[in-house]
Amino acid sequence: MSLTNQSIGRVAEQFNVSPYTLRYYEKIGLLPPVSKDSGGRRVYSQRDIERLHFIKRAQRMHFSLKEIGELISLDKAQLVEKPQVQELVIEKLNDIEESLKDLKLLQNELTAMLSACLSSNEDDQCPIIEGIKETD
Amino acid sequence: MSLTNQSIGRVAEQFNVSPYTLRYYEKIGLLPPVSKDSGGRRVYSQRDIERLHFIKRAQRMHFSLKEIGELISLDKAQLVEKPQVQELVIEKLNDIEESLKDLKLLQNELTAMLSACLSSNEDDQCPIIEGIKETD
DNA sequence: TGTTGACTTAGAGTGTACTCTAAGCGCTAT
DNA sequence: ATAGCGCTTAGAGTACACTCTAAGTCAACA
Repeated sequence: MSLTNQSIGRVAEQFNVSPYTLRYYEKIGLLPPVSKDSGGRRVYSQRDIERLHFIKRAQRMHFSLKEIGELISLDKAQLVEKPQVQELVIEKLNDIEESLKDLKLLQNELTAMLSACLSSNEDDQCPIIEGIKETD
Repeated sequence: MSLTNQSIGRVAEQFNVSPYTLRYYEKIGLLPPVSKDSGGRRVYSQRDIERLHFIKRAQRMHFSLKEIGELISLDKAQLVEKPQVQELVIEKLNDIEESLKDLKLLQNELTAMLSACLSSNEDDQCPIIEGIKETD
């Protein structure tokens, strides 16, 4: 169970980022200004922690920090903005589709080159380099 | 058939990059110093063009400019360095494998969220944002 | 002949996402 | 008490891959 009111160091550890990164997210407005204790130190609320979860999950989904910011403000605007969220996701799905096609092709090519290289005579030229030279 | 001895502008056009980029590749040593005509302008030889093809193909294979530089020097060293080339390619294949797994998962998640959003009532909260909030 | 337009250079600027530095403060452990 | 650690700030630095600026040269075309 996650404790609330944690220091920047603890939160950083929990999310596997550096305190620098947390301050940076705040600086660019991805996190709202985090409240401070009497000594001026950041104290992360449960809400802040949830926001961070959101950021990190969206980041794993290949959204840029800028896009994540957009998602957050669309979330705040709620109901009205569903079409915009959908658009963002559709774009992302198209990117993903393209990347998948791309990577699969590439995987085949590189695998072929690698096995050619592994089974080549010791004193032949490297079929991988030659492969990159010739691949269209 | 590709003409030899082309100006920077023509070459840039042919490779869909800017002249800036070509000078940049030269500056960082990815292209050897390109020869100049009497007026001091770059004239790209067939060798330069081939090198550029190599760079662009390797780039499409997700090699960074730094890695491409390594591949080129391994190519120059030829026979001896095959294992290093293989290592680079194996690393790249691992990266690709991971990206593929990642992207497929992501594709499923986003697709599910999107159809939930499309079939949701107009006045419900956006299931996509909610989905990102809750997805582990 | 004059004016485009493509080229030259060195060096600065861009965007993304951090990452670090310097100077300083305040709690805790020895 | 004093050393050390984690925190604070503003602002600078990093890596990648370009991208542009300013000031100037040169060849071709009207």
